[in-house]
Amino acid sequence: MEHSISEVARMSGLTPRTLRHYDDIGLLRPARTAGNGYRWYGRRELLRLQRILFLRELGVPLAQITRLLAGDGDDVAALRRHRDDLVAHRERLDEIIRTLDRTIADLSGQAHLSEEEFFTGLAARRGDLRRDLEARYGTRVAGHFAEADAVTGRWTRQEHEQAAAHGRRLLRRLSEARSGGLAPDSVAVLDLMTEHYQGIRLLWPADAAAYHALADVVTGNPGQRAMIEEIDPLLPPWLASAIRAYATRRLGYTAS
Amino acid sequence: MEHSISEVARMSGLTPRTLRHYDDIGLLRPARTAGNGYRWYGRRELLRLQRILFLRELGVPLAQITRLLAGDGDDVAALRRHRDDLVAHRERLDEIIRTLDRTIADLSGQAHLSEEEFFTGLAARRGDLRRDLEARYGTRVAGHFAEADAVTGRWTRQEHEQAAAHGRRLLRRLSEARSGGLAPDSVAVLDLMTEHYQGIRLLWPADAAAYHALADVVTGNPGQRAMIEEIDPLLPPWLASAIRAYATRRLGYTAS
DNA sequence: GGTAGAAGTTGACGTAACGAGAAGGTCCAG
DNA sequence: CTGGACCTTCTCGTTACGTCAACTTCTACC
Repeated sequence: MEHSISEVARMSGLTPRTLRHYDDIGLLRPARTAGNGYRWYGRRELLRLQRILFLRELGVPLAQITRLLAGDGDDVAALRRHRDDLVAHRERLDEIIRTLDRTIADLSGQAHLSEEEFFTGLAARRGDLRRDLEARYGTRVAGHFAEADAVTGRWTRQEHEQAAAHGRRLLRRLSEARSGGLAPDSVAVLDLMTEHYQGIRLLWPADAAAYHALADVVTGNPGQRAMIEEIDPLLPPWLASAIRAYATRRLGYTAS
Repeated sequence: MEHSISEVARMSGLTPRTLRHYDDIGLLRPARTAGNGYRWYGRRELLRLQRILFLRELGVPLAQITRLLAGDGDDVAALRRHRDDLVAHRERLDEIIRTLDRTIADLSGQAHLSEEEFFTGLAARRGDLRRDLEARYGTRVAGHFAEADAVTGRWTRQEHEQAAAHGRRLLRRLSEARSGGLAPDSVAVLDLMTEHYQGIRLLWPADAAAYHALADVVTGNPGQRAMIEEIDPLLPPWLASAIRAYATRRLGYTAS
């Protein structure tokens, strides 16, 4: 009752290559190896293979299966850890799928049309925003702005639009977090704010203080506020809190 | 406003190695490469990197990101396909997690205690089962049995117990499928029955006809029936249907 | 101008779990 | 004795980098 490698392959649905691999890594050794190198498997090996396949179906790594079948350590604890990993993975997947859904909806709607309006609106609001920032925080900010202008001035229209669309999508995700009841200083929101900060810094080399100051702009500057309210009327004050929380918690900002 | 590789790394949270990798595969080329080989990135590249990171977070493969950012083909359709893949993956994960939960519960309960009872019970029922099968299907089956005995007779007690536990877990999963309203000839159940058939064949080289015959044993043999009813009182007839469905649909059995 | 240290470069190998294919030995039937 | 089926052991490729190793370059300091 010995079986050749391809017999076992047919019975199990694996390929001979896979069985050789399992031999190589010590997961499933043949009952004996003949003088000509041929592998011969007995039923004991088939029984072991059955358990291997069961665990493999569950997504347990082969190395882990080797250990589990060797019977050392706490099987149940190992499976429980594996389960927890999978659950965490599943939750991440959920989050990703939600984000994808929003992104797809955003891209497939009339997004492309309104993109231009948004862009022109942004350009018009820009001078206004600059004067406001200078009045609030002095000319140090003006230098920042000049620097940012020097960069964005060389952007193509497409690059502008992409940046704008990216920003709007982020605001939508933040809006969803807000309406979902998340606090502006919760871990999930601060993680999202990382993207916000990175996005800002792309255009403007903001340090902790400058970013913190942006919170006032979001609620105080009419143009900015209107743009954000267009996405979510309740977002500006919540976003301001989130900006302050991020500056304090993640950038080490302290009021001076 | 040029940034060195490690500056970009710090700003983005990636490592220099990763950025070099992105250069290698053409995902993110530096704005220029100096005569000494140093990579220098401008803001245009940071903007691109931001979009890369967004898509990467969504689990989009790097090659796909390259294509998406190149703007060839239908972005939305690509993202939708990706989403569908993820949803399918999530469903598989759910299934796996459910199976893991059952397995863990099974292993961590008093499973180990009852294992022995089950084993001894199994051994006692074995002779009876054999006589029944011979009466029903003649001595061809007896040969099969002798062969199986020759194998299992050499098993260790531990191997017996493992096989028994494995079988019981499978019956539990089948029971859950049944109580969940799945039909014995549904695809999901037939997939589960693959495991059943493989398990049977491990002990007994059953062809399509022999496996089909097993359906009668499951309901007709008192010992077998009692064992299965212990797990789920309604399981025997449903299991018999599933066995017949599997023999017919997947093994090509035809009544002769 | 020499030197230490930080930061840059290009390989090369390792990861998980095999698939694909090359080059060659073995077995069995006609 | 020969063709075809089956077996073997390599080796490379896959994904997205981490981790050395060996070497060059830049920068600061004495």
